[in-house]
Amino acid sequence: MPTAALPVWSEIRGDLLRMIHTGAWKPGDQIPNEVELASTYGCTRSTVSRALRDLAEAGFLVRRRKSGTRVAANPTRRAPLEVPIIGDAIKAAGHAYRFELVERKLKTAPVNVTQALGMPAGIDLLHVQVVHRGGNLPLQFEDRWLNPLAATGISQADLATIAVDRWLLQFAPLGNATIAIMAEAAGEDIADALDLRTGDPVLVVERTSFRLSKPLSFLRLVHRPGHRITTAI
Amino acid sequence: MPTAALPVWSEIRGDLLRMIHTGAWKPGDQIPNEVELASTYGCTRSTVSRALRDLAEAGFLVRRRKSGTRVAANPTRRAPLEVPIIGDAIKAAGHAYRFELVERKLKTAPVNVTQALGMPAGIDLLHVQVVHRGGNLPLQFEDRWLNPLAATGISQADLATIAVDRWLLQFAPLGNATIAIMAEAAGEDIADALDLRTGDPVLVVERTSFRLSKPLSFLRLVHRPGHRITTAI
DNA sequence: GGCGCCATTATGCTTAAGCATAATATGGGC
DNA sequence: GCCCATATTATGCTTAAGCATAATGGCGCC
Repeated sequence: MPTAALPVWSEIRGDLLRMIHTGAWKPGDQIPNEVELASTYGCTRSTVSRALRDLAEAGFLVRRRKSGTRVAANPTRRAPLEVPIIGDAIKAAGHAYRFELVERKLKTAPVNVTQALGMPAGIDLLHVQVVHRGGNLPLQFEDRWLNPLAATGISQADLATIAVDRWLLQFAPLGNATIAIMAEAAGEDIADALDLRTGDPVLVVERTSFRLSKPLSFLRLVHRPGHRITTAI
Repeated sequence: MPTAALPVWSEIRGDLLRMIHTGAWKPGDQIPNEVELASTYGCTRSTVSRALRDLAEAGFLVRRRKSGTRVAANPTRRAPLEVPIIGDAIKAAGHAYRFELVERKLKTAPVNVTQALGMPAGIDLLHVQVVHRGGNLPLQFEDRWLNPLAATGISQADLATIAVDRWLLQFAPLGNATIAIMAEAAGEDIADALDLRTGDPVLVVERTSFRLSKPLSFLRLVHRPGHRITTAI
């Protein structure tokens, strides 16, 4: 059986990618322009363009008007880093999911939080802490500061019933966000919440998110040792 | 001054995205089809289609032939995770870059490595260890197992002069790879190499890469405490 | 020689039109 | 009522053609 008939642009993309991988075209090299490629592949410029655009978006090519298309000098590959709903992820891994609301209180936010969100120091934000469990083992500690003005309706939400992240997804789909991943030693509070020893290495994901250009939430997700964030490129 | 004139498809994309962010269109909702949207925006179907395709690729929309386009039920956002050349990253951060080749030797690879690469146990691979320094501080410990058959020419390369990652980029641009990020406690060897205390939390990135469908390299990058991997969505 | 303007060039965007394909809806036969 | 063939429908792909725009390179003016 022949392989399934892929669209032409996709075939071309594969072909061009092969030129890069085999080293026929090296990083920095200029490649033929759209018109030439169109004639070699016997299709229109649009179709070639689609393939080139795709490869450029994937980081393999760099395109500039007038000067043409070249193989990326330092192909900074971009791996898709998923931002899942924690409950779904735990269930997908085959564990029973349960979460405990530890805190839910309007409090003066610490400076690092207001700074990250670009808000005035000393402002009151909704502080939410949740422990997410998979099969009774505490897997993730969620520590979140929410701007009630951007997440309208959060005051009425019953966060002991619906997980905050799911609520946010439903009622305030997130816009922009910056993400940082780091390793830290568990402090006493984290060790307590995740049932660890102080000093154990934990993987921390910090996310500062905005919605409709307004600061929405500052979030720290602390994962128990052994947790891996995985992706593929 | 009016805002810079964006292309029509991009304006439409922004407009549709606003519908999602403001909650006018909720997760799961069906949105108007291409022809309707084209008539409301006063442009052709192709242009609308471009905007919709973009939003679908970004994970906001789900499109299916015949049944139409709907807002993604669980918008698993994808953040671009960059895979930089370490030397460039250190220089970009404003530090003097220096690296030391610690080991470079053909050795029997451990089981976890051969397994990850899908190679027979007990095979010999090129083991390379490098310490990357920024302003004299050891920032990253690189521990790599290379398949000489996929990285032809590596035996001749002077890895004390050119960093392995840069060499690979030049002579064997990487194809597919899987990536895992985790937190670990520094063992004695790591503590030694990075000038830390045993047990200090380190951020580890593991990358298994293939080239032209052949196993290429298994890599562990160990970062000193305080290192953050950042991205934005 | 140096500077600024203009022509050139490759990519980028848009329209128009048609065929292809996947998936659903429908209707006829049993 | 159920099942299968067929019609319908929305997305997906491709062509063809033209204008728009960003950069570059060269020409001419000073």
